[in-house]
Amino acid sequence: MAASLREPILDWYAEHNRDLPWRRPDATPWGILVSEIMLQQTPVVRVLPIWADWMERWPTPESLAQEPPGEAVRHWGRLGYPRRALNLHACAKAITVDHGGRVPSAYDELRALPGIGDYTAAAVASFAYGGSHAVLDTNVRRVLARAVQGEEYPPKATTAAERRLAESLLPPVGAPRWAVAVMELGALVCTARAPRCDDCPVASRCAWRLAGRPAHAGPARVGQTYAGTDRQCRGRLLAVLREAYGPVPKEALDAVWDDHVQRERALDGLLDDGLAEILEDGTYRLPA
DNA sequence: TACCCGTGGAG
DNA sequence: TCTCCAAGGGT
Repeated sequence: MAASLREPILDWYAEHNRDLPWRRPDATPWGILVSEIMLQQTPVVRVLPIWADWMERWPTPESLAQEPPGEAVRHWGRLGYPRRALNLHACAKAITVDHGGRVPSAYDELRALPGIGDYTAAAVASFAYGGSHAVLDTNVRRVLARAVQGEEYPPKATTAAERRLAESLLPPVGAPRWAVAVMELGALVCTARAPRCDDCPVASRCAWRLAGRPAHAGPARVGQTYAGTDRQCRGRLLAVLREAYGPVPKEALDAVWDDHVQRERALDGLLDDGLAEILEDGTYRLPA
């Protein structure tokens, strides 16, 4: 019965899919890999300009691998989670050295690259190479939770049951298109906040809607505060390094965050993560 | 497992 | 204004 979701969702996708550059026929596996890392926890509209800049600047893994990692961080801009820029740089090096400059097509080889987890490995294997994998991102999990399980939201962490369900829904052919279609439905119609069931191709058979769209049971999902956190402090400090072409004195970092203890902790964290370097003269810069 | 890791737009 | 959360991963 869950299989009857396929046709209406595929038909809906054929008509409503967005024309995104990494979905075009001329997109390379490298471009697709870059897009998937950038899209982790990050909206499409914010990725678009950064992805275009990266592809022009570094069209191949080799071209990025030749750069110092700090350049990847600099051109990451304000996308957020800048460790992803370091991960992409490390991916570029590993692909260049260990895979002959070609993005691997096997799930296990992708999964072994830095910053590539279950979702991203499945996405790249599917979208770049036509592989058949359960692609479980937040959109897919939400759509399946609602349409099949009758729940407003999926569990906090991906469960074995969710994986089994997704695998059972894999079509014999065309798994990549099925994956991107469900993701798109979740992104455009079956959204987290205000789902547009009137526009949904499977509204008539959605278990959650048929049950009257019951509110999420169980504990409220923990919200993430941001103002005043170490994360905000790290962001401020790194922005100084990104925007200064060259080493900056400690005073320039001290100026952007008042709390001395927190500032030192955040700076140590950036150094530990390889997002910043301290030179012998006590100045700081992006990693060379 | 639960927590950490950025940023900014929508409601 | 403030809360939520967006194609997750690492530890």
